[in-house]
Amino acid sequence: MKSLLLHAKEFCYRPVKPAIKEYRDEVKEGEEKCFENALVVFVTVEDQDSANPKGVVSAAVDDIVKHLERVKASSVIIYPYAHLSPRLAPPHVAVKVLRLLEEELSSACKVDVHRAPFGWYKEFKLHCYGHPLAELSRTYTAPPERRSYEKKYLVLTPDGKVYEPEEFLEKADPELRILIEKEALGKELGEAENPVTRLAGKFGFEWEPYSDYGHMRYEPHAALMLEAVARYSWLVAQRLGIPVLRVHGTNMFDLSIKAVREHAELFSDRLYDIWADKKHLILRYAACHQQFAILKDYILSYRDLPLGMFEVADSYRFEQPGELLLSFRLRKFHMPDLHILTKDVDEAIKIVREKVQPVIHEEASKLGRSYVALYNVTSSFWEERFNDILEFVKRDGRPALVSIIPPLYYWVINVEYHIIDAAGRPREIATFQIDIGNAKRFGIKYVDSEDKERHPVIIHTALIGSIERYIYMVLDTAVQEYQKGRTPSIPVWLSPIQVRVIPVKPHDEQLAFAEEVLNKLLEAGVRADIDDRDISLGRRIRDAAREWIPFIAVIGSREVETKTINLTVRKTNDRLSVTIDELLAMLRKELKGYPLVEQTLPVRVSQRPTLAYLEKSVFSAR
RNA sequence: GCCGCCGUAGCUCAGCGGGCAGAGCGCCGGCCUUGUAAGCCGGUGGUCGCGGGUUCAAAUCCCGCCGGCGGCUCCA
Repeated sequence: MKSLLLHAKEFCYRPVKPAIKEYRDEVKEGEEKCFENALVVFVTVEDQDSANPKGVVSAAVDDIVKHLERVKASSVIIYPYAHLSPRLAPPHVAVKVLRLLEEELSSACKVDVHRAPFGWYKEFKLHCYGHPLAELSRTYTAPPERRSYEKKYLVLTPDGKVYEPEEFLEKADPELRILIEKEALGKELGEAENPVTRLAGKFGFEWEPYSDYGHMRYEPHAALMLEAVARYSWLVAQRLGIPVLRVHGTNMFDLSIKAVREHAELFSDRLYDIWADKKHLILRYAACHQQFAILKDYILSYRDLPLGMFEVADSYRFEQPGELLLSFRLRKFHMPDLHILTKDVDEAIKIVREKVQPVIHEEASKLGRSYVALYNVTSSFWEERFNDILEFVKRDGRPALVSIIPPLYYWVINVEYHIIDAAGRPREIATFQIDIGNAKRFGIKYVDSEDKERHPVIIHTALIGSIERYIYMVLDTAVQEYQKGRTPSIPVWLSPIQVRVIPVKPHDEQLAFAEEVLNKLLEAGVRADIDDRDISLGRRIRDAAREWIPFIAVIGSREVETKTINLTVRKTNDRLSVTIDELLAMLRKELKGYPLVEQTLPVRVSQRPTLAYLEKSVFSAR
């Protein structure tokens, strides 16, 4: 809120004609009002004030009252004045704030408080005193309002028993114990290095220092992984066995749209917003806005449900700088967001149980991981749907932590699936929610079998988590392999380079055969490259190993002779002699069900510059 | 955002009870012509995060800022 405080010997104004239709104060047109020895407060309500109107008004009242005592004016005039800021609050907020200011100021000071009407063109006459305090300008701000509410934690076991968290602690498996201690008991976890972000750096996941906090850049190895996971997330969505439409949206939405604004208010201070052309735009925090905006235009029958909509959405959340974590908590990230429209809560529960939950768990187990669940449920859902919640927990196959909260948001249940990472921290990866509010808010409808219009219940889910978090889980898995004394690796389908071909002598006939092998791999869609640099074999082997390449194919005179490949397999540390067809068969087996993604680097290693990120040592302290 | 720790070459780091800015890797040049985790020799490379202060003299001590890491708050 911006204001100009003028101490006037005399002040008169007259409403000339209406300026806006809505939210206008009712006054008699042309009626002049005059005041003597008045403090005239010109006020501009700014957009940011809507986050905490009470706080801003209270700051303003405190200051105005103090100032009144000093200048000893006999009345105060609150005068709406839209010209002190380029970032105006929308009229409905401005009116609300101005009225609140009038009300609070009246009860806080002894003199008369008058408010000039909002929404009118007015003329005014002002005779300002010349003393030092007669003219002041002020900016009033307040931090956004925090919603605080009581959370009640419980543990629910698959056999239907309910425990207090403390009570269950001894019975809990180590992973659940960590989740309970952190989430429910607020235990501090102490200092721990995070080896995962270090490993991420080695693959070219880095902060971009030329951008805002929490924005990453993805160098060639990382860019490949990001793309591969994005493509994979779509394959996973299609595996649900229900119809899913894939869309591509925009990342900015106009806050003056009511549905957008209402949805945004739930998100409060984590909104990432920008101003352009006098429009206040928010950056989407998931694909919700876009998909709902599309779905509201669809004509849907109950026969069309369940229906999914999917996008890998660039998403933005204004996280506090101190809580950012590379490839995990970001201001910009990529969300493979799936929304499933269902007829009602019963159908939503059925779909989650039969389709969503199995896929979420299956995807974690493909990486050798398992989730420990945190169920956030509203109190009424807990009471009315206990058996359905229990059925979910049964399907998770292990006890879950449950948090019961008031119905503040659009969902009735919001399940977070956490891994426990190498540093012993719970990290949310996958999630699903059942949403009963947004269909109505965005005007999404379907016609039921009795020809009645109804709002669908929407399942929100990130089956594999955000792209970056899925990668975090992959890298964390590698770190944990290393901690167990095994050779750390990442899945072949996700390896930026899958096969490195190394001719012992990178000239003569070895190179020709090596290139033949390379081309056969490339034709099969394998990401293969060739280290044709004129340096020692040992050095090239070392470089390939340092890049964590799963298959290293050495080709020397012996191999040229026998038409074979001398293959080193990272994961098992095996050295094998195989034919090209045998190698292709091995790769086909590994890559089945995963996307083939084109490589992000030149095929010849000699044509690549030195990539500094590859030089990073990962497990230095051991 | 709050508290604590840390910012030295492209990377990993040493130097920091003040006195000419260092090593290894990388990179460049030359030699070697290669069989499974660094072939040999030489060279190159710095606004010691930024700004201010103390001092004859600051990478080193002090203050402020910026950035990173860890913890906390937060996580619809």
